Amino acid sequence: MATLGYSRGMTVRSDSRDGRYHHGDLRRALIEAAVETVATDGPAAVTLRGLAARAGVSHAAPVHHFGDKAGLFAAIALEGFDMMADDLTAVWEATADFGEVGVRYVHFALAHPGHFEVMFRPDLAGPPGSDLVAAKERAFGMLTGPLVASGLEEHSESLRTTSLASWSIVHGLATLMLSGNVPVADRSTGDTLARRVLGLPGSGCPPV
Amino acid sequence: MATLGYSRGMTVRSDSRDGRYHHGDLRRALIEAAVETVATDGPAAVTLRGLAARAGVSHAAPVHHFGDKAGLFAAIALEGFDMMADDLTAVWEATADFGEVGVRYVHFALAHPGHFEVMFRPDLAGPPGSDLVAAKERAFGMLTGPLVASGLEEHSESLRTTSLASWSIVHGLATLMLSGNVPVADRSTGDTLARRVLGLPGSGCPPV
DNA sequence: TGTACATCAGTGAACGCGCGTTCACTGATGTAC
DNA sequence: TGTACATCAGTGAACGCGCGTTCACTGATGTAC
Repeated sequence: MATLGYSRGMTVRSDSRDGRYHHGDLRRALIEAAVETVATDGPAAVTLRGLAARAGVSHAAPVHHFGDKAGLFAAIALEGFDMMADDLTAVWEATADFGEVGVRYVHFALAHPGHFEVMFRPDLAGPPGSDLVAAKERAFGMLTGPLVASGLEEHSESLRTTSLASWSIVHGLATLMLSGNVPVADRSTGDTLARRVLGLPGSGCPPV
Repeated sequence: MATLGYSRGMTVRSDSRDGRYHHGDLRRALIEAAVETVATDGPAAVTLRGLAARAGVSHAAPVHHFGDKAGLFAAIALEGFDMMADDLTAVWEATADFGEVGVRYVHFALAHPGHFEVMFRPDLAGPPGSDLVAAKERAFGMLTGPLVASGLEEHSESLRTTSLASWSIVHGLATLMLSGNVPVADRSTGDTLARRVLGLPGSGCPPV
């Protein structure tokens, strides 16, 4: 369901605009600049003027694409949840292993730190639109659906609890890594650590 | 070890200054205003001028106590880690139950959301001082020490993994609650949910 | 194939605002004698 | 008990800065005929 076409390869040309009046894909360039800024310096460091400068465009140009700053963050959150939903779904369909879905959750956070931060800072964007709500449900559904498939009764207390526990542990681990509280050298280190923390494979206890 | 005397009751007088030249306890008033602002509107909403106005004091006064904005956040982080260390230690000493330490971690986050956010946003304060490092170690030690006491070998791989898993699940749960992604009506609801998620009492699996 | 025109994307000057920080200052407090 | 003086806490005016947003505009693109 990659209807958004958010892949990075989509950017048509480089940052240098060669004096051309039209940018080519300014919207994409602005989102990517914003996501990088969030990842390195946090959301507070994002300014429309700064992004415009990075894209080599006048400082009023971003308004044309996002209306305002909140609109930009809303676009990033939507893109992020869509990417995450795609990722988790693909892993589940390929492995049918709930633990691997958790590992991918952590992996996604490390691979897309800018998106991840914006996704879980609803204060940055305005009130969520129906498309964002749908993308969120699709992503979070991957933290419940597999548990139902593995035998937990739908709408049951134990399903809610198990699902929340799973979400907590992967979200907590991702957050602690991203905030620098748990050092992680590279992404494969992150995967390994996640696998270990989730008890994969074969610890005394089933994966969460 | 309440050497800091951070309890709220310490504030000497109300916010109204009655035209007096000296505030009485401006430092405390500023920290409390900041912590409340972080809790309701996030750290980006904290301005020295705003805090000064809330304390009924000229806008240049805060500089006198904290040097700059980063100094204010550093003070809040230190106070937060000290409070948390005290809390977790007290629970462990009273119950000798590691699960209860986890429940208290979540409880602390909900009870002191402003402190909690600043504590885990090292970018807000400057480079950490030795006092902050010590307070952090004291707090995080409570997520490891009890595991050693319960038989896990010190410096072992399984201690590291178990400790990180415990930290992840409570930190993740706290974060999801604070960000509004997991709704929690009041604090006792939070405690109950934490207890359930941690498998207390008696689930099939031991508390993480 | 050419022309007219509507639409779209980006420009650049201007605005008002709130911010952190500085500075010389003054009022209040406490201590030494 | 009183006086001199050092220290501390807060003042208020001023600064320069970067920000989001607005506005009338212009260049580029694409479509209808």
